[in-house]
Amino acid sequence: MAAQRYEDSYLYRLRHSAAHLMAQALTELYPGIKLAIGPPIENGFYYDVDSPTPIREEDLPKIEQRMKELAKLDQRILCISADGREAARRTILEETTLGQGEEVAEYKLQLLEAIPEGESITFYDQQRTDRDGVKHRFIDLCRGPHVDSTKEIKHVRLMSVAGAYWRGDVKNKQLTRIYGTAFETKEELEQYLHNLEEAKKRDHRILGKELGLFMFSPRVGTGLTLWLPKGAVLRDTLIEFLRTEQLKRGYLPVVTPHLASIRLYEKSGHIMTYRDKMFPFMEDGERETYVLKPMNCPFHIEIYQSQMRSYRDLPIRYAEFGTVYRYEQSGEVAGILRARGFTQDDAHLFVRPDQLLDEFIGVVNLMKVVLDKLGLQDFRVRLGTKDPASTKYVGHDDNWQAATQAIEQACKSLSLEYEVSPGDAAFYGPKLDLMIKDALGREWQMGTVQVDYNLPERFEIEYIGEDSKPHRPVMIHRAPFGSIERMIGLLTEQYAGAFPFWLSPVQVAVLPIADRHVEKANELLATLRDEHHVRTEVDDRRETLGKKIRESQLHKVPYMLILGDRDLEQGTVGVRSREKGDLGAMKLEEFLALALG
RNA sequence: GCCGACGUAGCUCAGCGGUAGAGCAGCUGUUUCGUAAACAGCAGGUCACCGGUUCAAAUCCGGUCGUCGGCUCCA
Repeated sequence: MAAQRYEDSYLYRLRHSAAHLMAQALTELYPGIKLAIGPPIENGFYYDVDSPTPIREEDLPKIEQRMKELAKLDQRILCISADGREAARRTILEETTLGQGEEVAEYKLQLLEAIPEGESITFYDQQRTDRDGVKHRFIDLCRGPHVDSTKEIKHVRLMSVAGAYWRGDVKNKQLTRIYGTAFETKEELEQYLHNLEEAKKRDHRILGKELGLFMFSPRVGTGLTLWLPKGAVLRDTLIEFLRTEQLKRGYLPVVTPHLASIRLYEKSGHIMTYRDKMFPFMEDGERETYVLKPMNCPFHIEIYQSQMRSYRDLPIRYAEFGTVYRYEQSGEVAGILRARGFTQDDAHLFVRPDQLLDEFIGVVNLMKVVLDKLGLQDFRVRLGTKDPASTKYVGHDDNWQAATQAIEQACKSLSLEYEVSPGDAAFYGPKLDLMIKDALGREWQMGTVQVDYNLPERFEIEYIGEDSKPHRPVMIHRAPFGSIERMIGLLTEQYAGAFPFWLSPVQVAVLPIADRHVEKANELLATLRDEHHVRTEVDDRRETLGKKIRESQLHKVPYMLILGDRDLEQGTVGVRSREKGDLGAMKLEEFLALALG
């Protein structure tokens, strides 16, 4: 039996009704408030309003209180069909806005206009006169459905306020969005709030600090990461893994500078399309303007173009762990998940049109290997296609079609499930993205594969075909991680800092019990490090064993090797696993077999 | 960038008009210890920064910077 869709569930209706209830409370508390929209969302609901007086977070308990009072009145929620557009308009002016005038009905009237001709128009009506004889009434233009009575809404919590643009367009007025959540039972609400607290502990920014992975400094700048020793090891480990996989697949390493003349990006077209995302330009007297690179592609094209290419040379796959700089808006920066400087595990494949499908399949295969190795299972694949209504795209329609078909075919042959998302293509071509959620449930774009007919055109790159005539190659842009930073952020949250053995910055902590065991501990470290390439640390502080264990445990070190008199006598080590605790004394060889497999 | 919240010792936080406090970390000494925090003492802060109100500001108000939750945007 298929699970019920959230959209069809009672909880969804409950939250929708909670949004209406909040709107009712707001109209009573803030006369003149203009209502916009208030839908249920994944973890709750919101309502967008335009309030004459600012609504702040400290006002939320007061609003929540009013909601509870209104809920208890047992207002029946009824669906009313409007008898035509004009009648609907009158209902909005007279009922929804309580006759406060057309001005207050502004957004609702716009919503009414947006309802297609011929579609039924419905309102939801809730009203009741309380014990003091005060009449409460709220009627909202709404498709529904709702629960039957406001008294069903018992366990609500208003969470936060935020700004949100009317109809999601920056050019429009910014409204106040109030977020809330509602559950059927008190226990579920409490559980949800508790889970939120727990999720915060998995936040990569907190763990990054606790585990000594990375830091930021206001003196360095917003969104510019300082990698600490342990984080740098993690980075290097990830890079080394992918570098090896890429070498197996015929990728060629290249290295390009962080800066380039602005002329490179004029040629690529990025100055036109990407300028507001670039750091301020650098003027070199009157001779040259330099820019910090926001992407690696044009550099790789320059390398491709440095010599004549034959059809026999293709495909050419240039790979680079390239650090790019993008001037993200201050409010968008989010630890290492969204930084202003980040390193892409980038590569550009120059392929003949007849090679496109195979090469695309090769890339998706590599991505599967990467996901598998990293233990990431909870992801969504998104095929970003052209939005037919938009004009931001470049290139011929037949190229777009060919590219989109190649991606779809590749997915089919790999039996990869994906969702088509119109409008999520790059401006130069369709793309396949890997979407993964963070601890707080926000979805991030990770790995990506993109087909590009545009840059080859702009740079007029060619190869000589079998027919001795020049032909235009197709480019594939791809990054299996997306960026090292984002991937480490996500992995940190997925594993709650307890990385698998191969990724752990410190794999083994050697814990001598007393001073007289330190010498042996250092010998053990040398053996593990030099002969077995295990990242090892010795905790030689004069602290109790209990304390050393506690700290290694908090630092999520996979294995602790304890050395005391007994071990020195018997030639063993006391093994403790991060997950399983004390495993007892064993020979070093036994431990190595256990840890290294 | 916009809306809202928050910035107190290295870290986590208390104090919220009468002039700065705890735990952990650090330092010194004692303890040499077998599976998640030994004990004692010491030291550590122009309460993010700038300005205002007040007899008096960490506390109230304004601005700047930074961080966080959203919006828009994105790897």
